[in-house]
Amino acid sequence: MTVEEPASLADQIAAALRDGIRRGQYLPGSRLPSEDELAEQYGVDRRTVNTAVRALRAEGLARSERGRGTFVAEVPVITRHAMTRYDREARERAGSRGAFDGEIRAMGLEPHTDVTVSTGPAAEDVAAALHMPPGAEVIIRERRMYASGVPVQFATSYIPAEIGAGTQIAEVDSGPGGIISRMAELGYAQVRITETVSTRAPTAQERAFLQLDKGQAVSEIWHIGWTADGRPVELMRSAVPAWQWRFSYEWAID
Amino acid sequence: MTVEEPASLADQIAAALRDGIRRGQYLPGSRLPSEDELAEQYGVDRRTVNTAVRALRAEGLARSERGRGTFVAEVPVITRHAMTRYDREARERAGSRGAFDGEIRAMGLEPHTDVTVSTGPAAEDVAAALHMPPGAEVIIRERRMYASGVPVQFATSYIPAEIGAGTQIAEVDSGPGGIISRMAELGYAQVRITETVSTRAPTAQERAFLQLDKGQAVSEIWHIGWTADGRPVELMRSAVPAWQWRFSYEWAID
DNA sequence: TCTTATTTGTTCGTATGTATT
DNA sequence: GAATACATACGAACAAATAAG
Repeated sequence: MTVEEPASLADQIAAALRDGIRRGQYLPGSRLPSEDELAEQYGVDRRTVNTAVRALRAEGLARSERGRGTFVAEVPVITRHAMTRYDREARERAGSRGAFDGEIRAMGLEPHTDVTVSTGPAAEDVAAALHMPPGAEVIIRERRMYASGVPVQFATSYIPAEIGAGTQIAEVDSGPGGIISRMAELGYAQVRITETVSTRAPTAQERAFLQLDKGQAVSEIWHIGWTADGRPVELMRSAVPAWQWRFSYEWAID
Repeated sequence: MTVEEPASLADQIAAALRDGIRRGQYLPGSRLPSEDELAEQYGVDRRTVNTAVRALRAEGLARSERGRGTFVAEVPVITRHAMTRYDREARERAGSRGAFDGEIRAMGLEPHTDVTVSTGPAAEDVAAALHMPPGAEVIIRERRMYASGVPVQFATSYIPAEIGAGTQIAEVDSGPGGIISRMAELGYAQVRITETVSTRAPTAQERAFLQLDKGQAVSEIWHIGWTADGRPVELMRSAVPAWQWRFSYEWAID
């Protein structure tokens, strides 16, 4: 006995557009009819159509460009396999520069990563995660990742400077196996990983890089690597468009 | 040299309100000034304030009730520890009816769960996840979970009827340790878990139960339990308000 | 119970700005 | 420069839910 919700006009139009996308009437990458056209087609004000389109954008189904039109989203959902990322085998596999590259290539897309490295004092939350005093020096590795030119992930890693300073960890190319292998060579082998996934509104920086529409959320991963003696030696904080990613975990019980 | 983004009026007001909430000017559970009052205070149209408030709601920071006003959100972020949920010890711990209860109580809130059990044919995606033919009979356990009266999770578990029919698995009270323990007793011990976390727009049913505002996203968990011989014997599909939950994982490497 | 005031939800008409073609 | 197309804002109005008398 569900009460038939009298959906607003904007909601009805949003549902119709969603349906058109799902049914293939509007193909990925193609342009939707202009808001004026849709307004006339449905017999409503253009503002009402604009509200409907905004809902689609917040869901990651479409993106709008001023002066050009509104387009059906193209980039498919990316699955991140948390556990297999940290096999040494996967990390060092020839031809793949890391787990991200492999995952993107498996989808038939072309991965690309820009890396910048700097050193600076740790913010409060970063210092706390690394069991360091606030303001302690850390190496900061920022990675901007793309799939076939589309920005899909913004990740920042923090490593205590006392561990990585002067090593390849502080260079843009961290070598085969990445910083995890370098840290292991330095006597800071990671044996345990903790990750938390949460969803929030993006920062201005994230919105700009990920080209997020107003109302689109990001998923944030806090990834911490621990040594055998229980010391956190690496924090990776990553933000991705929430609608675009799926996080996969796997483990044994009992 | 970031260009100073000329934020819209609605964005500026949203930012001011966010700041007021963060700074404690507007306390959790308290009412914000009415849209008319805010409109006058900021010298804008009420529709502009309405747009700003809508953004806060989509972020889970506030909720509005027609005729009453807009209130600052109260329920804090709930952390779900995936691995510890499936220790036998945690499952059977006295006084706690399951991992959810423990997590909610740890936050000083009162957990409550409504369970309904039925049997029916498996939908296509459910059947595929359980390696069954579409339409095969499954036991369907729906759980509606609350924290101090607030709905926070909607979970549906599917178990092949050939495994659970006629056992405590098909009853509302599945006994100590829950259905995982019952399945183990029946020779279907789960030894491996896979989970995926994704974010999407809620279904109408989820929106109604979780009291989600328009624009609010849900996080969806697909949880599958596997036996030693590689058979998927349980699918749990769960939806939660995306802003309200944090998912925690932990594992060893190398 | 009925009425009235309050408060949010939605829409239209109108207008202006900005980016693209 | 003109046409197209999306972004935002104000004014006005009515609907719907709530609260107070």
